[in-house]
Amino acid sequence: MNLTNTKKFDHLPDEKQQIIIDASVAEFADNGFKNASVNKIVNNAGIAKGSLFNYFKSKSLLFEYVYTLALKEVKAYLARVRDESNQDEFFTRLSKIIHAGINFIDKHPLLAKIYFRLLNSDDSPRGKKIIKELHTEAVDYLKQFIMEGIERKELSDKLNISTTAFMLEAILNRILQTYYLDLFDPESDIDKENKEWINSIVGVLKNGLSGKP
Amino acid sequence: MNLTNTKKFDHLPDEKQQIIIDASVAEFADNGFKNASVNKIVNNAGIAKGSLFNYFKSKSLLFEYVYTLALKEVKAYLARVRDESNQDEFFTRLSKIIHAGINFIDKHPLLAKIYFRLLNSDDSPRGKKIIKELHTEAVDYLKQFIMEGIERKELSDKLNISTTAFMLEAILNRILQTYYLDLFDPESDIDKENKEWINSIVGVLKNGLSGKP
DNA sequence: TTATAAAATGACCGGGTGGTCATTTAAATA
DNA sequence: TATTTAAATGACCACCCGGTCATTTTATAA
Repeated sequence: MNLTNTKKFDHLPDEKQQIIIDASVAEFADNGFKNASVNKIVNNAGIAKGSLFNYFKSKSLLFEYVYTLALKEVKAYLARVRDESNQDEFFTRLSKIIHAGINFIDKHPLLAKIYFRLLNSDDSPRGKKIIKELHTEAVDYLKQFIMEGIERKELSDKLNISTTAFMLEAILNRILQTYYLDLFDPESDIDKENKEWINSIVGVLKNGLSGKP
Repeated sequence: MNLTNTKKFDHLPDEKQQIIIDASVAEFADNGFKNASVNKIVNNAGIAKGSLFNYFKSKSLLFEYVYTLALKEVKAYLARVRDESNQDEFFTRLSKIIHAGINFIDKHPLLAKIYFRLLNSDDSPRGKKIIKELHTEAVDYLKQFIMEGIERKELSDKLNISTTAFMLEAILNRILQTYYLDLFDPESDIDKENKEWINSIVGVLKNGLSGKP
């Protein structure tokens, strides 16, 4: 018994699937889960409400579907970036990962919107669980990254890996959130190539606040 | 012409005011702005709906009132902590500020809920504006703090103050959010005195990732 | 072409929403 | 106490919600 059975939806023509997904993403991005309107989704997708509830048994399951799809995309993208920058030095690599995140937001602003909404809103099914999942995934991703840095002696071997991953995650997340907020703020025109800003952050991370070296 | 005129409400007996505020805080904390129910607020406060709309012209203005009140409380508390620890060395002081934040969440869990909801949910009046305001306030608070550290030669004078404040804000915020999530997670029993954890973070901040000193 | 099965449809349902206002109750004034 | 003023009330409004299902349209099989 699979509650998230989407056999019906999977057999739809790809084009129609995409229209429905796009309408759902847009609506969830704009309004979160509870305030998203199924009526608006079906209107924008140009299908009948009955059809949508034939494909997905409930609004919750539709959200799960869209959310899972989006998460898969993000993870694949970030894993690729990490692997492709395999040869670079740690802090160069870190910088590349940050820029990759910014790049993803540029390409998928609506997915970013859903993500940041999810992060603290708690209005979606399994809300808190999802938040913890995301946090854990990101930290695990960074832990591996940090361990590689230590092995190559580019990072101090006295670092507490968990602590460091936690900090990196916090900062990365904040950078992306700031970029995201500016992106949707009509008053602000952002510097798409603000390498200076990011380099500055990476620099402080490298040498610490006391600046002994 | 003051749209947020609350003369009527202000002239209520303090006790009644508090009952209404408490009911509003609880409802907004549990459901965010849009999904909060005015009906539930008046039921829990034991007053008629007409009365509430007599005190506050709309749900939005009620929210503004509650939000402003809460923000004032947080700011006063944090300013007090910063000033009281005036004599301490920078990283001791930083640690104290973090613990003060945790302490505030313990004492005012519902206000914390509203705050973290606000932070990324965008479902409240002036949502995006409020988020930016909060971020700016926090960064300004930390900038002053960092500048004092530099003046006393406890921090490197080569630090970019904006960058450093940005990073500190990100980490502080993440620490508090993690604590907050654990607090409302029945499965997790948190270590209320996890000084080790916080000291570890402060240590990494102090010396940086490359660990040269 | 006709019979059968599958997919699409949208009117309809019970329920909740923020907000209003005529009416009742209480307080203040004379 | 009688009269005026202000505060409290809750039934009511128009609207929107997620979800259902009898009916119609389309695709498939005979």
